[in-house]
Amino acid sequence: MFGRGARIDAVDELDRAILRELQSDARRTNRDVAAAVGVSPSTALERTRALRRRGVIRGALLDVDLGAMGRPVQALVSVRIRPPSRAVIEEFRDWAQGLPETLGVFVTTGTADFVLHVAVPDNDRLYAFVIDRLTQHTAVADVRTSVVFEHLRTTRVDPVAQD
Amino acid sequence: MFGRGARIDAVDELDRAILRELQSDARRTNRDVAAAVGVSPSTALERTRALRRRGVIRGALLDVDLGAMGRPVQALVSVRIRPPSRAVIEEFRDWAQGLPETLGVFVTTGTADFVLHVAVPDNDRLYAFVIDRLTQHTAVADVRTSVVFEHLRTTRVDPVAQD
DNA sequence: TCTGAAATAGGTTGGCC
DNA sequence: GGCCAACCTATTTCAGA
Repeated sequence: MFGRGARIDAVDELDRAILRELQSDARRTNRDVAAAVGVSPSTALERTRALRRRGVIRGALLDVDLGAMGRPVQALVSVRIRPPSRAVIEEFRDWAQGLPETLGVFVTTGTADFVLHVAVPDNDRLYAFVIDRLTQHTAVADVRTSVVFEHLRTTRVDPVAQD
Repeated sequence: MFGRGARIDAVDELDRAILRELQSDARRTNRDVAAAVGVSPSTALERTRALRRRGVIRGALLDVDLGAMGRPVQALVSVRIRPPSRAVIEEFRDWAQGLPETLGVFVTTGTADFVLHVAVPDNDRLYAFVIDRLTQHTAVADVRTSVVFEHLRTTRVDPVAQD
């Protein structure tokens, strides 16, 4: 192992095919996946479990309709932190991640240290989130808010050959 | 129906509990969910199906490790489009959504018309994506790239009471 | 590795409270 | 609307190629 040009546990064609099927619907039954990729159920099961063991598959996330959940308004909130030291960054990251409005936290380079993806019931709540909640945190130096009209997610991440 | 203060198909306490369980792992078996929320399997099944029918649950997404998929470098790419007319916006949105590097597309207000969330094998590929691929599109007027050091996603979206 | 059949566990339905 | 119990289908295991 560790031979030149080959990573440990490379994802082969069968693995790729299984990942394609499961990405289209993470609840596909093992039988379905096996039939779709053309192997026996036990083979598909063993491959899927190996992908899980190796950490390629981390789990299955529920895709919910944010409108139906009472949070139709989404925004990307860019936040500048001061000072941007590790301790402050990590503390803010965990705090932001725990807010009920937060869908995701990006820790970034560039003009913003963080980009928060949030979903709220209406514009009033968005404004309140930014001017009440965020500015309440002492490390927040600057905030810029962009309303998200539409958010499309890709359900197909192709593995790149790791030679 | 359509009575004052109540939306059609309001999400009740049992629905909320089921959504909480499934958001922790979208592959939880119906039996597990039923036991966790304290109802019989047939009740849990009927509720879950109703949530699906009503569009509250849209599906289950596979959570993959982008590093293991050979795409350890993530970025948020802000794009300004000209002219920002409906036709151009929608054409660019669909084009960007179809690129293999793209994880998600945000259509936004503010200084950028789009924010693209992308994952690539390395910094060279990120640079190539921005200066070769994106600028190839005639509607792209301006691009700003932020590298994403870390991306945390929330796995718990609480429904907000829709009174 | 992959297969196929046998054992186990889960999803599903209908009658009932 | 929710529960129970029987039915049926899928997952999982294991011996063998």
